[in-house]
Amino acid sequence: MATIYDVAAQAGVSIKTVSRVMNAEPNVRAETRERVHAAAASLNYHPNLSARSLAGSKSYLIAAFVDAKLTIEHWRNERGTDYLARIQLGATMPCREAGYHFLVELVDHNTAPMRQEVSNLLAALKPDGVILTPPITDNDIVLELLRGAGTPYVRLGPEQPDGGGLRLRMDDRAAARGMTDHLVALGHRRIGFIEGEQRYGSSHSRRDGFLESMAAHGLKSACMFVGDYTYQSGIEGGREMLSGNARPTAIFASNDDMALGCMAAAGELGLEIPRDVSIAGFDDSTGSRFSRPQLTTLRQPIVEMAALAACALIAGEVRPDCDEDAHFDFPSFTLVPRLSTARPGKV
Amino acid sequence: MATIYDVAAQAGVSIKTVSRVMNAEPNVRAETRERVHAAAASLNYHPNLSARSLAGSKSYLIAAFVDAKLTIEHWRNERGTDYLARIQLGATMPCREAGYHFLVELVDHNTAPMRQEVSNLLAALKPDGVILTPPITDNDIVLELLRGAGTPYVRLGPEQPDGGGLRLRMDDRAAARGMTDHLVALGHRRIGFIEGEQRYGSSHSRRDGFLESMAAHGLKSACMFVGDYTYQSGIEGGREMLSGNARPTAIFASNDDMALGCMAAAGELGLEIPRDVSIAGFDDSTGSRFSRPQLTTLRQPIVEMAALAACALIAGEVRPDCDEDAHFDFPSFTLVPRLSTARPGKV
DNA sequence: CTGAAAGCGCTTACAG
DNA sequence: CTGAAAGCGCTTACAG
Repeated sequence: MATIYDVAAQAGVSIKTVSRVMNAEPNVRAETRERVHAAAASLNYHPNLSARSLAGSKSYLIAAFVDAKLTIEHWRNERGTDYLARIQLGATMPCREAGYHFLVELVDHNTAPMRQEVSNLLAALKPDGVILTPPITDNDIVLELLRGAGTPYVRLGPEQPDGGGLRLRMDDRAAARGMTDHLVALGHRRIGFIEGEQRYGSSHSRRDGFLESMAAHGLKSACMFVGDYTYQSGIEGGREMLSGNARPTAIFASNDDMALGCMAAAGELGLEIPRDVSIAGFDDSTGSRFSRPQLTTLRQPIVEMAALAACALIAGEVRPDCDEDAHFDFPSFTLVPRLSTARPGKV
Repeated sequence: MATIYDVAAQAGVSIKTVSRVMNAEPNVRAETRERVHAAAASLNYHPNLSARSLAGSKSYLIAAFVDAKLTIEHWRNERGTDYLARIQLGATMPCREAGYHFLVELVDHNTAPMRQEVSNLLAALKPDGVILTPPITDNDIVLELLRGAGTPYVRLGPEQPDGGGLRLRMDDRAAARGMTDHLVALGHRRIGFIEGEQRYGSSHSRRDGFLESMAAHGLKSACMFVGDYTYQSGIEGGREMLSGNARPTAIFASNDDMALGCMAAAGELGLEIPRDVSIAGFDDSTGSRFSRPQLTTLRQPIVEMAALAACALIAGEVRPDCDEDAHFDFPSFTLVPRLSTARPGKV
C-alpha cells in the first residue's frame, strides 16, 4: 500500500506538502496541489488513520456509549426498539461526510468493571467526541472519566443538569402539553393520565405538562395512575380507569408500551378504540406503528439530536469543560396523530 | 495519560517487557509480570490502539460493510427491520471479549465513488477482518479490493459461490422444505406458494425447497405466484390465490412482507386466519411478531452467523485467499410456529 | 509557499 | 527470561 513517502516522491515534493494537501491546508500553490492530488490518485493513496491519530491530535473517531444490558436486551427482544438505530442514522451521516468513523460501544452501566472499561475505551480509542445515551448520560463516573480524559461529550436526554457536556433533550413537558392540547381540541374533557417510572425525571416532566394543559383549559383530570413504563403497568392502569362508571373518554399514557397495554385492557373490557375511548402514547415506538388501531403518539427528534451531536463534536464546538449554557431543550417534538384518537363518542 | 514508558519506569523493566505482559506473551517471569501489572494498574495504563496498530500487524478493528441505501432506508422506515441489529448483537459480543472494536460502515453499492470509498476504508482503518452483508456480499469490486488489501472477510448470505472469503449462509432450500413439511403435517394438501424477486438466488432455493417437499409428499402445488418480496406483491398473490374456487387451505410466502400482504388480502376477502386459510412467512421479521394473528415464520440464524464470523476473523482463521471449502451452509434455521397456521378447516 | 527534523506510542526483529 | 534499536506513517513545531 502506498504511503505518504510514495506520493511525495512521485509528486516531487516533501511529505509535509503532501500532508498539507491531504488535509486541505492553505499555503500550497495550486499547481503543486494538483500534482500531489494526481500522484495520490495514481497511487491510490489513502492516509492511514492510526498514523494520523498517533502523530496528530485527532482520531477521526466518534463513539456512542450505550448501556450494555439495555442495548443487548433491545437487540434480543426484537420488538423493534429502534432508539439506537435512530442514533446511528443521525450520527453516521455527518461522520461519513467529514471523514470520521462512528462506533457504538457497550458500557456496563453501574458495574464494578465499568471504570476500567471506560478508561480503556478512552485511552485506547482516543475518540474525538463521545455521545452518551440514557442512562449512561447521567452516570457520574463516566462523566468524570470523560472530563479527566479531556474528551468532549454530548449528553442525550440527560436528567440531571450537572455533569457538563453539551446537553440535548426534548422538552418533555411541552410535548406532553401538546398531546393533551390535541386531546382537548378533539373534544375530550375527562382525560386519564398514566405516569411512568417515578425515578425518571421524564415521568415528572410529562405529568407536569399534562397537568398544565388541563389547568390551562380549566379541566380537572379524570384520574391519574402511576405506572412504570412497562406494558403490564399499562394494562393495570387501563383496567382501573376503564372499569369504573365515569370512565375517561381519553387516556394519555406517558409512553407507548403503557399505551399499548392500555389498549389491551380496553379490548378485555369490550371497549372499542377510538369509538369508546381514545388512547395516546409517547415515543413513536415501532410497536405503535403495528398496533391496531395504530397509536397516536409523540415522536422524539432522536435522529436530529444525534446528527446535531455528531456535527458539534466534529466541529469541535463542544469544549470538554463547558458547564454553563450548554443545555438545549430541543423544541422539535412531533405529534403523530394516528387512528387511536378521535372525537369522543364518535367512530 | 500514562504511556508504556511510564509503566516500564515504574516497574523497573524495559518497554518490551511491558509490551509482553500487556499482550499476554510468554517468557516473562511471574514476579516480573506481577510487577508490571501492578504498575499498569496504579498508573491506569491502557495501550493506545493507534500506536499498536501502526507498529504491529493488528488493528483490533472488525468492520461490517453494509449497503448504504438499504440500511438508511431500514433505519428511516422504522418498521423494525432488525437485520443489522442482529448482526451487531452477534458481532459485538465476541469483539468485546477479545478487546476488538466493531464498527459499521455504509458502502454505496454499485455507485461510482464506491471503489474510492472502499479503498479508503481499507487503507485508513486497516480492519483485521470485514463482515459483508447482502447485497455487498456479492459485489465483485468490493471482493477484489478486499483480496487486494489482503483483508480477511466473511460473506453472509452470498448468492454466488465465487469471490472467496468464508461464506456463511442459511440453507434456504432445507428451510423452505421444513416449513412445507410443517404445513403438510398440519393436514394441508392444497398449498399455494408465493415466490420472491427472481433476481435473488434465495427465491429459487426457497421455491425449490417447497417443491421438493410437496413432491416428497406426493402433492401437487395448488398454485404458484411470482412476487418480488414486497408487501404489495403479497397482496396481489393473496388476491389471486384466494379469490378462485379451489382456493388453497394454506399459503407459504417466501418472505414475511409478502405473507403480511397475503394476510391483508385474506382480510379483504372476508377470510379468517387460520380458520379459512393458514399463512406462513419466512424471515421472522419484526412485523411478523406484531401481526394479528402473529405469523408463523422461519428464523434465520443471523446472530449466530455474525458471531461465528467475528470469532473466525478474530482468531485469524479466515485466510484472505481461501477459495475452496470455505462455504458453509448454516443448518440451524428455526421454524417459529405462531397463530397464523393451524389444521385446515379448524379454528 | 515549502521542507528537514523530531516524535507520537507502540511492535518487530534481533541479540544476549 | 529480558532489552536496545529501529521503524510503523503520519503531524507538529519550527526554519527559511
